[in-house]
Amino acid sequence: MDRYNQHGIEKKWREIWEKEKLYHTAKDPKKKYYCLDMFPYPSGDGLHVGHWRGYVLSDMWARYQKMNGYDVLHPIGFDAFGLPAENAAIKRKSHPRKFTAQAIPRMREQLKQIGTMYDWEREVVTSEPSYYKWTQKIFLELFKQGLAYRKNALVNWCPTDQTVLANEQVVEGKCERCGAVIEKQEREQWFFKITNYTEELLADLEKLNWPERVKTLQRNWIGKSEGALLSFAVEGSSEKIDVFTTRPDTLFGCTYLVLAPEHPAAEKITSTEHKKEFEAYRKTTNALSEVERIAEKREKTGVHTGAFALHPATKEKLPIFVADYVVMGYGTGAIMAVPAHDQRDFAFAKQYNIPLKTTIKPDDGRDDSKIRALEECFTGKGILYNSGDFTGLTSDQAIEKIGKKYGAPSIRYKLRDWLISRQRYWGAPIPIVYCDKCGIQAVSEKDLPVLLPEDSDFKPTGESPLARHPTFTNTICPNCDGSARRETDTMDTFVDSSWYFLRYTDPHNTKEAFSQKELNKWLPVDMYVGGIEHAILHLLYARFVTKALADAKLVGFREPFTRLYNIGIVHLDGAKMSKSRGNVVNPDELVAHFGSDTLRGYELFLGPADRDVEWNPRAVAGIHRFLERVWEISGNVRDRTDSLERTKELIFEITREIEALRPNTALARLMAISHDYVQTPPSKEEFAFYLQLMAPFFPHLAEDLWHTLGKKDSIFSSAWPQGEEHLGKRVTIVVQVNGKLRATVDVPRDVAREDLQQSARTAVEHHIQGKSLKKVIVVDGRLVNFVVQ
RNA sequence: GGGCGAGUGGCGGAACGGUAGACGCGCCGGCCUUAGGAGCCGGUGGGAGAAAUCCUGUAGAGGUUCAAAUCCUCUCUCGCCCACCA
Repeated sequence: MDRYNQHGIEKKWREIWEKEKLYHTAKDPKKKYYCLDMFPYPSGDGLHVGHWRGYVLSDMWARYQKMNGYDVLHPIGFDAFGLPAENAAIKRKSHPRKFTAQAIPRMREQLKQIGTMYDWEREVVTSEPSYYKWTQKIFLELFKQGLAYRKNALVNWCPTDQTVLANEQVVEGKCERCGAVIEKQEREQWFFKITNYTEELLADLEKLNWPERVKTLQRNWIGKSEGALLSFAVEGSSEKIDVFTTRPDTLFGCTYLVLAPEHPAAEKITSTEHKKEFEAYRKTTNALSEVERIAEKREKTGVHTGAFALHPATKEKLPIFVADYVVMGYGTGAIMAVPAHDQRDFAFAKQYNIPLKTTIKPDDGRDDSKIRALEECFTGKGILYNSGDFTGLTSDQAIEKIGKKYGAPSIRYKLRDWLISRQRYWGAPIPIVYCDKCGIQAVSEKDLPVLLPEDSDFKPTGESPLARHPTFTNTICPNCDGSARRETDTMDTFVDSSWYFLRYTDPHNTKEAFSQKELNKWLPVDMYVGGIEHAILHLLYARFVTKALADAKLVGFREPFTRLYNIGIVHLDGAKMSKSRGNVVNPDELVAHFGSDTLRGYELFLGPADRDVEWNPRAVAGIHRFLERVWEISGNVRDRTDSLERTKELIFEITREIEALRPNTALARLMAISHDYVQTPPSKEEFAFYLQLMAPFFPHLAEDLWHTLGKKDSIFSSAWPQGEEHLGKRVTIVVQVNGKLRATVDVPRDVAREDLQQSARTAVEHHIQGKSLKKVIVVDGRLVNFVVQ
């Protein structure tokens, strides 16, 4: 037999599969399965072995589902708009479209190299007018529903990328992408009203088969807190100050109030003699970057406004301060400060010598004298004292009662509306026209797409590049036919990716974004595979858009992704593999050396698929040796079948491991039995089963050997075999004495208990001798444990 | 400060509460080869022993159980996420 010529085999089968349209998606699925990958953005550097991991896992899964009789939709596309392409184009003095047109074919080849069963006829590219026409349509749909709106807002400005960013794209006050310190700017921007769906986005997480970790991240991001809104009158003023608190039980410990510097009431209540100081403080705060403002261990600063609030219960005069440790973006931008029971307030009070008042005792008997001694504060719940009518209540009782008596129950969320305007070129133009007479007007659907001009200067300057393009900007009002200006911002690329999975069902539709008919055949997505980095942004936005489209009666479901799987990150030298770090391993070279099947196998063998792993360049050879061995075995198969026992058991185990998404252990079993096959060559029948088990992992090799067995159809058209557990007629029983392993005995599986106990006892007699037998534990098919004294 | 994970050989990692270390890498020994290797065979947690076998071992300390890497309590270490969020 010839040597294993993996390259020849792989090339041959890819051509045949393509020619015979093996992966062509069924027109009318009887049993549908939608297996989705998070689509990549076209990159000049192509894929590295870290990218491979997710694609290989989903492909293994898709092939397994296909063999289980499902009609599988397994599509791919490119998230082609956005900063990566634009920045790459600037760097190469090219144009984003040109850059994209070069990068996509190369990545397509790389993806094909993996040997995936994608249906390439359904490929979508978000930067194509035939795609973004519908992104614009979806924008208009949200606009029609009042879910897209324009407002003047303090926004996150990235000075390097020269664009506004969504809150979600700002990490520790820095740009998620380039790391530049974010500035706050006041700008008129487009937002999507994701906050209309806050409660539903939170509640529906319960229904999803997603990793708990991702659900928790989304819950935290939505950030629901329940508390009370308490109102404080300002002495000698008609102003009222509302504060939000989750701990109304500490109301009687409140000794001052704090407003955020940007709070609208701050200016009004500040007394004349404090005006100067206040203005100066506000100016300094404004000048601080977000990073500086939230820097750890920064001393608390603030100024007195000269005004006083009245305690709603005791009518005590409480000084009102302005301090930047209170932020305008959360709650009401004002707090009741309780220095005895809140760390931040405590730090501030210490700094400015404000007295504290303890009102809660820990109910665990701890001494709270320290609190009084100004050494620390008590932030837990306990028993109230010094709290008027509420003295003696527990915190939990008081939270409800005080909240009701002096205010109203209130729920606050951290989730903000989604800012979608970008002052960049490479994105879908926002289909809006401004008319002096008619105001904000939606572009008529017949005029979609609003084409992105190809000849625009796209260098970022802070203003939208499209604003410098007169033939784009000047247009006609769809309402009055008078002259008007186009919106010149483009949409955040997360808008493109918030609906792409719908387009795959009907990618060539020129009449609609997707037809209900095609959509209903496939959605929702049964399995979505991708990295944890999209746990918040992409997944939350896609869920929101789905819900908005459901309310527009355009889709018939409210959650897009029934099941989510997070592929672990591949590290090299302890750090996440990335081109910018320079620690990438190029799959092309490995494929050239070992073939795709070897690399596929190794990607899945690295470790548990959902855990981060360190790439070990040398270990790839182990998989290659294994495939060589399987090739050798195929030359030695016997005609006669003695018994299918070991094979049936193997089928059972591999099926179980695949179902549990444990490809690493499935592969370990496949390898282990290959050693048996070297000793005892398998029969044709056995080996055919074995190849079916190999097929989801090693499609090329499995298909090739399948045909050398004389099979006519593709192995992927064959039905996944049925396994059985516990077929072996003999079984190894563990014999313990006092829980310690002392021997093993080999007995028939259906051995009588007395006989088993007898042979077990014989095996460990010398450990029992001279001791009294207290008890015998027998676990069928597993062990016998003699308890002696 | 809060939340969520995770600690098992030289390394990646296996183990429905029931033979700890499957499988792979590496290493050691041998084989094939003119030679080389990313080829083949065997061995490989630590300790004692010629061997049978015994002792010991899953971050640490307790506990539950006939039996604990696995369940419970505390401690330590590492990782990730969130965070002046009231």
